[in-house]
Amino acid sequence: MIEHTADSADDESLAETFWAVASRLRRQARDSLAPWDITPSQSRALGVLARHGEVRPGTLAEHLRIAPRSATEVVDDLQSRGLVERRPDPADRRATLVALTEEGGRVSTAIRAARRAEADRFFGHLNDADRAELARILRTLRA
Amino acid sequence: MIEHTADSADDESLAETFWAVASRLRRQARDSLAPWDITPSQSRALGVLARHGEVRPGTLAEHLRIAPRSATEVVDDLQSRGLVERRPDPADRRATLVALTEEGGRVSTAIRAARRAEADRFFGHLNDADRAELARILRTLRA
DNA sequence: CCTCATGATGAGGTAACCTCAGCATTGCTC
DNA sequence: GAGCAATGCTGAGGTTACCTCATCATGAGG
Repeated sequence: MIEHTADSADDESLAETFWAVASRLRRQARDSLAPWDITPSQSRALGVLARHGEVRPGTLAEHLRIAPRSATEVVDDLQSRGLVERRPDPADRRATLVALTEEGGRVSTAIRAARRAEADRFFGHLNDADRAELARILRTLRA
Repeated sequence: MIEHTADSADDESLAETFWAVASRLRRQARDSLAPWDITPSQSRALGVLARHGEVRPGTLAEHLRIAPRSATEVVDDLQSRGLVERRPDPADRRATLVALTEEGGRVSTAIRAARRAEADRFFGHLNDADRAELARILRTLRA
């Protein structure tokens, strides 16, 4: 038998506000990816490859938090676009290594820059102090 | 040829932190819905019905920001669970009105309470000042 | 070597969306 | 008040991004 306090109501609308912002940010991210006709998931995969170099599909799956089988599909898509290539893992003949092609590297870099510009535009409406506050508070919530 | 400033890098990680928080919040929301075996979309539909009373599928679609045809499906699912019912719109014989059943009302209320508790738990880690700051900054970003 | 574990992938499934076509009804225009 | 475009819903079927399970090759330990 808990009475709902005003605080609770505030929290609820806080969550709503949060999701409204998230939705705006997601839309902007999608738009900024549009020029390359790349899905968010593919873009994240490119990011992992850019940061880690060649990895096995299974490892990629872990980073993307999807099932290994699903990573195969993401790699298929990227490969058919010529952005990644598969090569045999010299250390284990069961395994495959996925690596960015030259084109994939270029696209990945371009997307990274677009992302940054997008974030600049989005969070740029805040002054430095607010941006720092937001970062601090969000880091608290992430834990 | 633009040099990336430290500010830009901060913005990028700000977006990342934001998404990390979003993902935690989403997971928590999903878990808090689990006892009712209700999808997020269905839960939002119940919310609309609780707030607006009986509405047409098309109106429901607008509130949920999905295609009218997709609202039909959400209503189908909720109806098969006995949470909503369809009745003819007395004002227009083409139209249908969707309304919560008694059971649907109970579930909707329970979900609302669970949501609130979830938000309490989630944002409760912040002190009052930080919560107010976060709300203020997010409202800025929502515009 | 024999067995069990591991890596990738084929086959097939699901959830939540979508578009397009079709049907009944409405309401505007003349 | 007849014609006809617009509106409201839904059947049929497609898409996307995931999933599980089965299969096959290879690896590693007893």
